[in-house]
Amino acid sequence: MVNQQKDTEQKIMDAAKEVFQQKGMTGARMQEIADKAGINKALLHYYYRTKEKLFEKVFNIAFSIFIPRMQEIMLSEKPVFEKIEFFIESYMDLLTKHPYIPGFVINELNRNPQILVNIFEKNIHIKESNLFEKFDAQIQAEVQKGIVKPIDTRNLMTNVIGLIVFPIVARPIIQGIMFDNDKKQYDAFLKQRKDFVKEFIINSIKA
Amino acid sequence: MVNQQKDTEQKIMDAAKEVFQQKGMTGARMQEIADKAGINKALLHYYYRTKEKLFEKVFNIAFSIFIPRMQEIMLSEKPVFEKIEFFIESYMDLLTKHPYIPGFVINELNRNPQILVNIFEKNIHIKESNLFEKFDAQIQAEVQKGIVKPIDTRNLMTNVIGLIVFPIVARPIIQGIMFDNDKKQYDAFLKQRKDFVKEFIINSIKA
DNA sequence: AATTGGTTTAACCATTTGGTCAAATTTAAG
DNA sequence: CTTAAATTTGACCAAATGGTTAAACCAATT
Repeated sequence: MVNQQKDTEQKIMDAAKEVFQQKGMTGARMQEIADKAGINKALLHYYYRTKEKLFEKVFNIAFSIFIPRMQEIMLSEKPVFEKIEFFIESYMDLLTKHPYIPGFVINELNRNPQILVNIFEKNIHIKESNLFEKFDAQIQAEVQKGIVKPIDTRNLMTNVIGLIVFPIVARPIIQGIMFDNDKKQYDAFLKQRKDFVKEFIINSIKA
Repeated sequence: MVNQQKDTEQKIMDAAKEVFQQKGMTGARMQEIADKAGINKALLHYYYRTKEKLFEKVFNIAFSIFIPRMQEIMLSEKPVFEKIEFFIESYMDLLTKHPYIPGFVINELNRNPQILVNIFEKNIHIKESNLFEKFDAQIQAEVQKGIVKPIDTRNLMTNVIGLIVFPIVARPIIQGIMFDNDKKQYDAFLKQRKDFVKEFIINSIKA
């Protein structure tokens, strides 16, 4: 059955995602992935020859999840404030659905910064479109028009992304220290934070 | 010689720090730590019986580096704005000296959130002094006095810490995407960012 | 029914890895 | 100098781990 193949491959990917994102490349075990996918370990190597290759695929998919939305928002014709608000809203939702990915990406990128280069080589369009420079141009234009305070775009973007991502990757610490390790309370905190961050950012840059 | 012991133990700790912080608990190899310390692998186990125990010690030390300064600043008698500015200044400096620690801590805490509980058990004073509630009280007092905008302390602290830590833990990504992987440029960015973050935060909360 | 091609498995292998042990060496004390 | 205790080492071990292989299985084609 040609469908069985697709199915097995998908089961492997699902299992690999789970294990890799939770334990990292070095902590993951091929046997555990095989078990979780309900197959034999040899079958894993039949589909993805090495652990490295399997990991690379999982990493690429994880990383890719965050790219298209960014492009869509950044390249749209909205004014800066709207873009930022939409960006925050959109990515905080996305992270709620994929909370393990940022930590996973950050961690593995620290282990091996070279991966980024590989990704760029395989997805040239990401760098090609040069999102950053276009957004920077728009901001400086609105600064000229007196809508936005003079600001360095790199600092601003670091702030926006940081405020979104940090509470997710540092969840165990923040939840443990500031929320008595109460999961529900922290979920509520994250939900409530969406509007807070929007206001926080907009307030700080509006002229 | 009683001093040789101290020396060996220190050499082990230095080596262990380096390897664990760069490769994580699962990625680290006892052999590599021994090599880096210039000793036999068996000697490693003589001083720290298991990998787990050695790791725990390294983790505790790493985590502890960030606690005393926080207590000192938070419990001082300064007004909120000064505390925040001093906090940012102080921790950005500290992170420049120990850039690997935050990623290390975040990563290992995701792998095993239980570690935090153990640390609290061994360093009860951290929780006991209840920094958070005292700082919260001070802020609400200054809100009453009309110095600070009404604000949720947890959100504020998450922002402050996030803006400080994020550019460090996500360095490979940000540097790669926004700075053409130019190390010197990114170091300059971090240096310049200190005042930027201070202004950014203060601006957003002053009444 | 026989053949063919992809899929799946059980058994196996080589290497790595955390950990142990008995012997050797060094250090401090009597 | 002798002795006893602490320190250090080389050799070794059992388990875990990524990976391989040959055979079995299964669906579709002739």
